[in-house]
Amino acid sequence: MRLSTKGRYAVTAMLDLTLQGGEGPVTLAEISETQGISLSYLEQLFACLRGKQLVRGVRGPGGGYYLGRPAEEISIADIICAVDEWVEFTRCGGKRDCKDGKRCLTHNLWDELSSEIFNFLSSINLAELVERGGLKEEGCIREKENSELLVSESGKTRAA
Amino acid sequence: MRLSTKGRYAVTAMLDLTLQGGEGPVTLAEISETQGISLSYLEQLFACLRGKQLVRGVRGPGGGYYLGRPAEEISIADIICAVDEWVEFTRCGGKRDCKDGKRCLTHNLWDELSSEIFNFLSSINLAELVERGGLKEEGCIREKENSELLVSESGKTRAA
DNA sequence: ACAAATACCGACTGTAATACTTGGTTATAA
DNA sequence: TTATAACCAAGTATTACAGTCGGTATTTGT
Repeated sequence: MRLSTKGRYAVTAMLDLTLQGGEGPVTLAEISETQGISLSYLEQLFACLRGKQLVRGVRGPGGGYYLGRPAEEISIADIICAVDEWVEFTRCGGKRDCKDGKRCLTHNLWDELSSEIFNFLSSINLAELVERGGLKEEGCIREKENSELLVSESGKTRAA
Repeated sequence: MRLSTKGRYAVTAMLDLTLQGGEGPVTLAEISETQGISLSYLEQLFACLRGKQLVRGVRGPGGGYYLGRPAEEISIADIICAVDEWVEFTRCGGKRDCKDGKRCLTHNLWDELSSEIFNFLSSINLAELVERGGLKEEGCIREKENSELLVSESGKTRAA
């Protein structure tokens, strides 16, 4: 198991997607701006997430991303595993019969701990996490800007 | 919270120390050999652990390391925090009153998750982990080589 | 007094991952 | 047919990881 800032970025982005979702797709540009994560980096992360069916992309204007399945069915472990690939680090190859019993001992212990962490993260899903925050109805959800493509004066895109 | 191979090394080493401890100090050279971690790297990790009072070093021949306090009082979180320093990554500085309510939302959610992971790891101590492995009495504990300094033919040190 | 063992310490290094950039190509809605 | 957005591949700067090297400080046994 591995839990780095990369996984954190992914979880944060998925959390944002969960909050903003429901009324049409969410663009990476929005997430990028809100969460302060570079757009291209988000694209890379979402390529991983899409590979694991955790998100579904819609191309073209008005496009963006949806969650790949209901928020209740996406665990934190799912997200982290998708981007922060699992590092199997035992030197004895994970098999029980390595000569040196002492070496395997701590390996087994670590593996047990690792499993516990994994199970824990598997037990938390996006919906729960959002629910627990209890901030869903306080205007924290971004206003959908009028989806008409007349964002000529918003300044975020090149002048049209 | 961060959970990388560095933290894993530290936990593994502390686990080893817990198992071998009780009858005198354990040298880093032993841990290095048993766990396959470079000696100098262990020294760096133990410098961190010592700074947080998790271990106590004894110099000179026959020296080594003891746990800084009973194994029951050392949690996995203690160990990981000592070596894998806590990355505070919120862009709003952790304060609740940042202008943009939306940004803080996911940050708070993440912080909550982070706290949960921390609490979880805090709830597991070294003694429990060793107990759970159930391997304490299976010859997994290293034999203490005769502490006499006559290791002339062991070949591990430069010929004396 | 001396030599060896061990912790302790700081600086350096190769490798890999992270986080980001650049410059595209598709697909789709207006 | 044009702008929007996902999609894609390659490159880059920074950092963390893991380890090396060469030393100093203490303590023990002879």
